[in-house]
Amino acid sequence: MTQPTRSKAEETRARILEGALKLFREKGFDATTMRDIAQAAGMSLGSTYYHFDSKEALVMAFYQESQDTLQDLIPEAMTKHKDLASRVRVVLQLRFEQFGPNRAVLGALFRNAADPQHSLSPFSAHTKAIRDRAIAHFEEAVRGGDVKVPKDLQPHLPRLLWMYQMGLILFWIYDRSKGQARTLKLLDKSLPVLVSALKLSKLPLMGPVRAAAIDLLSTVLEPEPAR
Amino acid sequence: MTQPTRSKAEETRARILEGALKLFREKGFDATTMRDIAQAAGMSLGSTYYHFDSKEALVMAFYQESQDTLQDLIPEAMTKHKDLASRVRVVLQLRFEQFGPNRAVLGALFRNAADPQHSLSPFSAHTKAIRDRAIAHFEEAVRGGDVKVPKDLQPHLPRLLWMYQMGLILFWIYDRSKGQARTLKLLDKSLPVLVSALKLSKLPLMGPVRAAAIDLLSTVLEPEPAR
DNA sequence: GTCTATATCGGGATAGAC
DNA sequence: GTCTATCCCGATATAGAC
Repeated sequence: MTQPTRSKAEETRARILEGALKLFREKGFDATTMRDIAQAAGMSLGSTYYHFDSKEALVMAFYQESQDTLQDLIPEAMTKHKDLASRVRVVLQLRFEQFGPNRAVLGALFRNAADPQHSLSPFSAHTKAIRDRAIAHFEEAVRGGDVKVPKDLQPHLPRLLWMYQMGLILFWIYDRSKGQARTLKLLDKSLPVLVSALKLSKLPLMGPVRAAAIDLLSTVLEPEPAR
Repeated sequence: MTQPTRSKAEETRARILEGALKLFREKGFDATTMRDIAQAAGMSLGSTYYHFDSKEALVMAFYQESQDTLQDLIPEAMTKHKDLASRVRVVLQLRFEQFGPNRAVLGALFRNAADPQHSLSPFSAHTKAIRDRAIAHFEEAVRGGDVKVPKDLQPHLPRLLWMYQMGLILFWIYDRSKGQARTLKLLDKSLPVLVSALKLSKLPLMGPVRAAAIDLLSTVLEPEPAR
């Protein structure tokens, strides 16, 4: 609307991405070739590469777009929930609804999770912007929640919840049960435990235990050295 | 020695694998081509593929071989340790010593961890035999240890420890700190916590907590449906 | 700036002759 | 078991139409 010159390209870009995701869902990530994608979008291979530098750039675009959509949905959803467990649950639920039909695509994203060099890794420097926004959702969930978080734990909690989400997503990608029912079960059982532990951690006697837990956490969450 | 006919092929196989691992260590997994590997082994590309169906089959062979070696080392190491923490630590330590120089190779193994279709995943049906033997090490560590494990927890504990090991390995693959010092730190901090929790779980009041934990565990460890 | 057509290359994998 | 030749595909590059 604002910039018709850009709009044209963005439309093409969207058409390619849409078709590519459809193919990924139908045939899987590996089995879908860039030539397939070009054909589905009704254009040449070269043009496709003009819009997306690589096959993986398509996955990145999906990841990006997902984050944008979620960004818009979260604030309203948050107004409807007060208690911490529900708030965290909403974030997770929206995420899973969105990723739902695209398990194969997510598989491609996580395929490189173990390789921090790889730009497509959800932990890489390249995906940092997206990751930070995702972590921010949990920050908001905690901030507006009804559970008072101990000061020493506060700075770590959003990242911890994000890691928890990543663990669930990994489990979900694996989960071959019908409709990924096991993941739902895991969520239902683990989230209350997490929140309970959080509430218990405030008890006066829990100081040393919490210190040990935080010590462990900060080893795990310690920022990586700059690349 | 025993079967000269088999020995010849196995020798070639070993030569290819050895050269490949050397190249992986030097150049990384992705940067090493099958043509490089063939050349290093002094043979044609096609012949190399006769011995290894794919590049990833080389990783699988390494994984297999590693497990074989460990199998031989564990029993003796176990005789030297009584307390549970030490016994588990020894298993982990031997594993890391073995994987040590081959971080890049292990990265390739875990790269497909998220894809359950993929035979190379350490969780796949294809790697089950190896996985089961690895789990058995922890079973032995627990059995001969000085901590009495509650009956309801007993069947789950070896798998839990194996998962713990997998988590550590994943962390280690990522770990860019010098000499992977952070992983060592994480091991030092998390293992005592794990063992303490185990000891505490026996206290009479801990019944319900333990039940919840086991409920959660069995969701995670539940065997996948047959493929 | 957007797109097509086409050539080329590197690398994983396979076929078939020997 | 080994080789040569070949295929497929991701990726790059380029020349040119509009």
